[in-house]
Amino acid sequence: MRSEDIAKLAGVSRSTVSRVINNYANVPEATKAKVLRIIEQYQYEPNSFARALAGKRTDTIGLFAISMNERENASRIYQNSYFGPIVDLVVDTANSLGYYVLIHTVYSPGDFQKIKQAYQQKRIDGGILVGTQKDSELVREMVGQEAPLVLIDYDISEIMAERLNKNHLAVINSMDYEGTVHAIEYLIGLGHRSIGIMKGRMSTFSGRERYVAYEDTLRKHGLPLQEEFILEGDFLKETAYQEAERLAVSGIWPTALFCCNDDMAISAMEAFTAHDIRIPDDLSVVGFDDVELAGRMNPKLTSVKLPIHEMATAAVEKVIALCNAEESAFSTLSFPTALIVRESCRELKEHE
Amino acid sequence: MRSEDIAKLAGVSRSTVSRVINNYANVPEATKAKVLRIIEQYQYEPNSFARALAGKRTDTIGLFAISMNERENASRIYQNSYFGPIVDLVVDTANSLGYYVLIHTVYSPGDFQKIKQAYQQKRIDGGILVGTQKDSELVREMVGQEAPLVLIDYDISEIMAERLNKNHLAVINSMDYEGTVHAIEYLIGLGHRSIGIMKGRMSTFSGRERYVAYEDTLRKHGLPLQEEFILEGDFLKETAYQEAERLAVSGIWPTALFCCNDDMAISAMEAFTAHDIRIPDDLSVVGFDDVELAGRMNPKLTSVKLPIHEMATAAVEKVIALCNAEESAFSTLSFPTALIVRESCRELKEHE
DNA sequence: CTGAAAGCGCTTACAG
DNA sequence: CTGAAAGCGCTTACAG
Repeated sequence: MRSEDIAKLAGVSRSTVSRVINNYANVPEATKAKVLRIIEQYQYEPNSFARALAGKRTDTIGLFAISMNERENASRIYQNSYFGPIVDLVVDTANSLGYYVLIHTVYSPGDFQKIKQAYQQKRIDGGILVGTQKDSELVREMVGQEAPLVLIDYDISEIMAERLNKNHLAVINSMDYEGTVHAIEYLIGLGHRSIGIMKGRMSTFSGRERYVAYEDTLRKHGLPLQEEFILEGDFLKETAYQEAERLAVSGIWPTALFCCNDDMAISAMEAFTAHDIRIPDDLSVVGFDDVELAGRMNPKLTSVKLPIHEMATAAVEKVIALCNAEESAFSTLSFPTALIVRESCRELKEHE
Repeated sequence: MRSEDIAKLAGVSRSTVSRVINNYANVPEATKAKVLRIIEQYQYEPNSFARALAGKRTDTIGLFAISMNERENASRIYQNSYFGPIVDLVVDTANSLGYYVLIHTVYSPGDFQKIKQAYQQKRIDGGILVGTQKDSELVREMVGQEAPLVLIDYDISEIMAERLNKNHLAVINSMDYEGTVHAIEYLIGLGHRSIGIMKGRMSTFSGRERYVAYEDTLRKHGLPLQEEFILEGDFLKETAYQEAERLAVSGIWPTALFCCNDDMAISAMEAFTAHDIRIPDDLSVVGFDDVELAGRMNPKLTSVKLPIHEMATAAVEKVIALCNAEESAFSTLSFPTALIVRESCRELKEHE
């Protein structure tokens, strides 16, 4: 069934059929109704490729999850508590707005090609980029393509430094700096003076923000930065486990440990527990993200909640707005975090 | 940059360019190399829509997650521990095989349209259907379309009953019956005689299988089916919580409860704990699926592991084989489950 | 208000 | 081995 067939059946031309499908103004109600009836009756659907080829939208957005460091694992984004929800949320939001979503994960530099191809082959109207390793070069290239693009978790200053037209670009962030300050000051308020950190991946905007906020806050409160309590977790479960174990074995540790994401916090707690370091009695732990597991484990993890729902929703709305040229200015949105206090931190007594 | 441009640059015709892109046999190496060099140099990518329109593959598969009962929630598949991993695994597998994946969730009968459209508009080469409510009518309709289709968790006998050509169809299941028998017999082996069940959604193949296996096994071992210990959890967390709470309040409960998925098992445990019923001291619990949380909670949940990784991978491989017409017979694959014993069940003493 | 025609960028018989 | 041409199914100026 092609538009030609519908045209014949309705006694009009293909042009008219196309006009009613695309809801043009200058079609009389009667003609419109007639055509619509036939379309309905035969359950006709215009071929999306032909439409796209003739210059129409594809009604699909791309979602690209970049996870360069986790190549080895068989199931990869799957292993990460951060991507799963983002993917699901983006799909749900886009679908409910009438868009399909085309997904591709990238684990190696070569996979980047797939992103470019999706744009060049015109498979999508616009795209969303999440994940680590969104290096400037890639972004510059994408921005150069003039296709709608939304970046989640990206350093705005890096973009501002580029001399490009970025009217089809938007950036969505969470207020990680503030969230981290909040968490550290909460620990300080509980009486902690010796606070360590399990760092995230520093190639990431959020990884850097969280670390800098940690340093700033300690400094602001006149607390020392202790090299030996700065662990390199890289946002990864396994790495965090090893780092925590190393600390446990060393025999000395801080009274509190701020972890730059929950995956690492949870792994660290497992490592500590395995070495008979009790949480929160012997060590207080705070995480970041507030994944589902945080509220279900034992002890329940105190964590900074990432506004992941808002971020994913906003990302979808932004690309769509950009695709429809409803918006044409570079925009940036940052959503607030919230400290969710649970059971993994304890108050230090005066003399401790 | 179009194939025409490449042709000019290479000093050949569009036909030849097309032939080298599609790797036709009858192009001399020299010509091929020349064309390839230009393509490489200009980073040319053929327009995917034009190709598809001219009869080529789209190189994308559809993934449709059906979740009709969970309409209300803001973030829906997201809430379900089953879909997330499937989505991620399918995307990962398909991507690594060079396919894009187009995702759409369906929450209402109207959303079904989207699935049909994706096929009719030729957006995908083939598709995978997961989730509940895969009613015969839908399947009949899809099978009628002659497009490659893989069904995950579906009753084969229902398909066999249809008088359709199903050479573009495949079904992927897990051996839930055996898995359930295994779990129930494990409980019986621990000395349990009073075993309840938290049922899944009965509109689902796996929901029915697990329930039937439960009944059969009790019967086989001469144990009574106690109406009051048969709970309707519907595979949903909230429903399961309420049902468990109802049981707790009633004052009498079985010595063991088999839950048809982990989401329900975990919620039930929370409800019991809230009512001072200790797991496993006062009540043993077994789940199904073996989601990540199962091994991380306290006490750790004993559960039947769903071969979700194998299922997702097989589903992708099947659709692709079907798309490439490498396979043309109706096929069905069923993967084994495994009982993962942890801490949520205890042995009953002789006199209990 | 509406139809005939050109065009979107490919692929693939058809000739040669 | 390779080019000219038709065709895939739409949309959209262009005329009228």
